[in-house]
Amino acid sequence: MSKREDTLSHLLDRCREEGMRITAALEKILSLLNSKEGPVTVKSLLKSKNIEGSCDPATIYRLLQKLEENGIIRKIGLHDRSTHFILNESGQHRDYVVCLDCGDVEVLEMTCPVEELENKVSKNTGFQDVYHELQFYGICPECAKGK
Amino acid sequence: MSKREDTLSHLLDRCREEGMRITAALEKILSLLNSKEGPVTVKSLLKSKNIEGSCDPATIYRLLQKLEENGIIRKIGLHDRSTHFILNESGQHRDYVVCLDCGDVEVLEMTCPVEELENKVSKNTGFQDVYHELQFYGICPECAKGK
DNA sequence: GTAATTGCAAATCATTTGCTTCGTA
DNA sequence: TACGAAGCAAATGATTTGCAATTAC
Repeated sequence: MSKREDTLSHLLDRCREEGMRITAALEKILSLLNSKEGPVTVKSLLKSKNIEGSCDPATIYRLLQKLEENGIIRKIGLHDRSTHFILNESGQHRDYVVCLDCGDVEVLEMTCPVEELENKVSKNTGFQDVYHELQFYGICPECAKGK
Repeated sequence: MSKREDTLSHLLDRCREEGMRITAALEKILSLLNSKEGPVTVKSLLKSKNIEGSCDPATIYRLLQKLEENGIIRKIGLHDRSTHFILNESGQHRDYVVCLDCGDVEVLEMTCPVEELENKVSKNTGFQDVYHELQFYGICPECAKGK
């Protein structure tokens, strides 16, 4: 069994534990999120080959909402018309660079310097269950070239 | 002249430099952004006393777009239905904590540890004009209490 | 005076909801 | 079989756009 398949079945287990039923639409969403390293937009989910035509958008939105409530995926706030989601794997925090021109998202291979600040923020503000999101924005080499 | 008025007239100067005409709607938007420490949602702009009734939403959206293109304001990606904007004052970088329950946004009083990473990211990825956005999310004390 | 900006109405796009039918547990 | 999930259609909300009237420079 490949690493990916393994993760997928583990994700399905987590859904089961949360009382969700395992349906075709759910498997498709998780499989797609699992196949990408970076965040995925709702739009690209809806347009993806496995989903478009076979699942209703309302179904996808409902599933994403439920997955988020159950802590299996996380919404992340990139500047785009369409919301982005990513698997919420503990200890797998990643940061991104986003091209303000074409919207391209790259995953950064670096140690995140902010993790240790979460406790500090929590202590200073009284907020609970604090996590963070860090994004870099700029113009990607392709777009810069095109100018 | 107060600090705030001073900043406002400076903002209007920047707009003039960018070739924008100084209209009532523009002044209202900048004045409101200037009066807040944290980010402002489009919704709250539209609902604000000075604007609602006297300016058309389309006008506000168009101005915000133009202000962003001209680098006078920045869009920031908090998780909410409505987009957030903030004045783009150089050297005035701020980070935030957002309550996932009520949406309350607090400005953090701390030195941001990420600024120095921007150059590194730029070097590693080839992206240009890199800046960053850092947000913390959690449950604010009020909401935690309400549970 | 003239080109940019506004207001209004209509169009678009993302997301949500109601309700009936379907399929997993 | 029963209850959660899916599909479909209609509602909502945010944002965009076309165009004629207005206004800053």
